[in-house]
Amino acid sequence: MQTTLYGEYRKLDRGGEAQRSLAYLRLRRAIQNTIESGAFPPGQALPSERDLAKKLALSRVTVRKAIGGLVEDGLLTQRHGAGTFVAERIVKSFSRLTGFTDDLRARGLKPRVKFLERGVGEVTPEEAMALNLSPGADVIRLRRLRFADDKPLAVESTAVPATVIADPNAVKLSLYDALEEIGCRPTRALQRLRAVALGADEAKLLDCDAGSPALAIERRAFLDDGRVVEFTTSLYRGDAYDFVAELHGD
Amino acid sequence: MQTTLYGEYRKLDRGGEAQRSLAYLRLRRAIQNTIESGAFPPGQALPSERDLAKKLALSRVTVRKAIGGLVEDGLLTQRHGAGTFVAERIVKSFSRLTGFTDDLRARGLKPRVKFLERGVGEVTPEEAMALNLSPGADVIRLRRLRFADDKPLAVESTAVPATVIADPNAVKLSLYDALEEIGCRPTRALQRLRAVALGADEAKLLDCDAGSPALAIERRAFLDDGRVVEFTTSLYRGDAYDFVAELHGD
DNA sequence: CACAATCATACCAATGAAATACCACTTTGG
DNA sequence: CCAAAGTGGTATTTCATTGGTATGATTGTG
Repeated sequence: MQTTLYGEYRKLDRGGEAQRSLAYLRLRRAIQNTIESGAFPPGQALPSERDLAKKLALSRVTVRKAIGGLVEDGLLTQRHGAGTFVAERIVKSFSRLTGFTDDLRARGLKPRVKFLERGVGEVTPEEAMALNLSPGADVIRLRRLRFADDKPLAVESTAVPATVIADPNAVKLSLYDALEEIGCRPTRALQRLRAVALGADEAKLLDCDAGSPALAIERRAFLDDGRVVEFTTSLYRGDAYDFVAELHGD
Repeated sequence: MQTTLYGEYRKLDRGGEAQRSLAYLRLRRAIQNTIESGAFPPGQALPSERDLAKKLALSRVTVRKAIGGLVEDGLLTQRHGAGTFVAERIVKSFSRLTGFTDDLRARGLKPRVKFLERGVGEVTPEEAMALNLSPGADVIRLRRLRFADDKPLAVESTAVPATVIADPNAVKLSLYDALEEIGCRPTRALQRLRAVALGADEAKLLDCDAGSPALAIERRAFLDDGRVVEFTTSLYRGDAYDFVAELHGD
């Protein structure tokens, strides 16, 4: 038996004395239970606020209060004029080479970036190894916090050889746009992906708890001639991001 | 199982008020399902936008919106004046499709497996969706604990249609060996990766703490004709397994 | 009474979708 | 070779429905 939203609400409705609780909290739990039971798959549209209010004999304000909490929690997404939807995880192709910005734009999300650091410096030994540079060479460094629709999704630390891009301020939103402008869009990349626990600092940046799972990705991007143009390490919130990869045999 | 586009759309269509969803999203999903089922081979032309609109009683704008999304995702290609086509697989991925056993052997580690469960049962709704089976069909289920050099690395839950392998005991160590013996080695697979926190049970199996990060991987493996032969969900210890992929642009 | 939750209502802004028309390109057939 | 037919590309208008927001009345409770 599939759980229905209305049934779930009525279940929470009765039991008045022992478990008295505010209407919008009851409704909120009802919606959450229904989603978690799988009756509303991700991407599914909820009934409209007006419908819900009418069917449950509540005012629209109350319904909105219930929905609002779940939107805050990231369980629901609302689109003005369209409706309320069960949130979908963001899916990124692991085998196609796209920058973060292009990727989000393609999904109709609003990418935003906040620069935590932007400067020039000497390569660290690790960067020298990854970028194939001699010790002492210069790189530009970007440390960026990535948002989708104003929710933090990832922290990225990027190093680009100063011989490729000399001015760190040339990178506005998308590194790949900046690279394309100077004819250096990479055509190949190696990625390494693993699961890690977030440290306290990173957790704070990403607005979740320390220790929560995240995807750690290291990427080296190459030009046709084999030069490395980018070395990036990223941390993606585990609860918001999926990667898909298509594999081929033989 | 072959699916038709119109059938697929109507399947998503019914369910009326309980399962409301926007028309262009329904159509989009329908087209995607149809392509992934293998009914439309790469290079195949779709019906024209006007035909689709007429047959499905939608406006052409709506049809275009559905198609547009899939073109953005690279699943379809449109040629002005010619038509809409299922995209050829341009990207030759270097990611090789290998089972866990082959993978570890290649790394010079000693694979070992312990069966936690091995049996036959009816498909769950989730499996039915993933394997493209009808509800009520049988699958064989394997739940395996994977070791490398006697250290636990992953738990894997696998479902294979009983029409492909009827006897669960036919699988000794490697599922892919067993599939190869009967000439059903998959040639393509889709994987989904994300980071999750381990539950108490899984943590115990993998000999680490509850809540520690892990890679959750869902894999659907396909034959040439589009049939799904395997649906596996795995949990890899985050501190012990890396995933490496080579990406290609353009 | 004071206060907060809730209801009722009205209006605004954004989106989905339909209907329609016209353009530009490709394919096809005479 | 050329014209007709069919294809995607684009734009416009119209309408219903949806979420976004503000305001004031009503209810229940301490």
